[in-house]
Amino acid sequence: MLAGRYPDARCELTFGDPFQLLVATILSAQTTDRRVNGVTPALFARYPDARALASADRAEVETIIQPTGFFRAKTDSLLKMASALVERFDGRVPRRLQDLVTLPGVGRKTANVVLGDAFGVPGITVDTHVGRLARRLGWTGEQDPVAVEHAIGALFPRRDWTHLSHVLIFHGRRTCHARRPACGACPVATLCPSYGAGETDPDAAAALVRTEARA
DNA sequence: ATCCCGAGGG
DNA sequence: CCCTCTGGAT
Repeated sequence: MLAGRYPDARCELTFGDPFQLLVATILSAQTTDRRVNGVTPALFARYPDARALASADRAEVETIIQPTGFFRAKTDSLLKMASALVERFDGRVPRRLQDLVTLPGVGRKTANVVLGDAFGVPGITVDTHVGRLARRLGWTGEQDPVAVEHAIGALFPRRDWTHLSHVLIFHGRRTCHARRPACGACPVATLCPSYGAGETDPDAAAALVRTEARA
């Protein structure tokens, strides 16, 4: 199984229920799971559910989540999100994508992660990494993330989607970087039309040229 | 220096 | 479509 090569390619957020995963996922933007896991125990000890977080002390939340970066924006999102949960969903995390994305601070990416990891709904998430990965692997069709999600999903059995999604994101982040993809460490390099000269991401290609020119 | 397992706002 | 928000990693 593909996963064998990627022991870390799974959700590494620690959470006890859907609400906590939702919070942890919002916190995880532009940070490592390790850092998120460092602040969530203190956060959940003070604010274990939506009702508690909805009336939280803003300054205290900022202090707790400060190490995760973007802490003012994230605190804003968290408090508004919690209020929305209380007011519109009886304090519970909705199970439908169209409901999740109406929550402040929750976009398609976060909603997908919650659906997959908290509720076990199979799905592929195409973020910036996976979009780039798809392009490099030869995808020239519709670039809209949802279209790419469907295209990838059509290639694999539904029961593998959630795990596969983590694998793809992880691979895009750790190996198929935007600027200097580590093709030597890539298990599918021989299948990849972009291997060697074949860079299909214009931005990454330009940067790659720059990087090589310097070396 | 540059980018990130984003989202909201102009 | 562009910008900003933060701190860290590489």
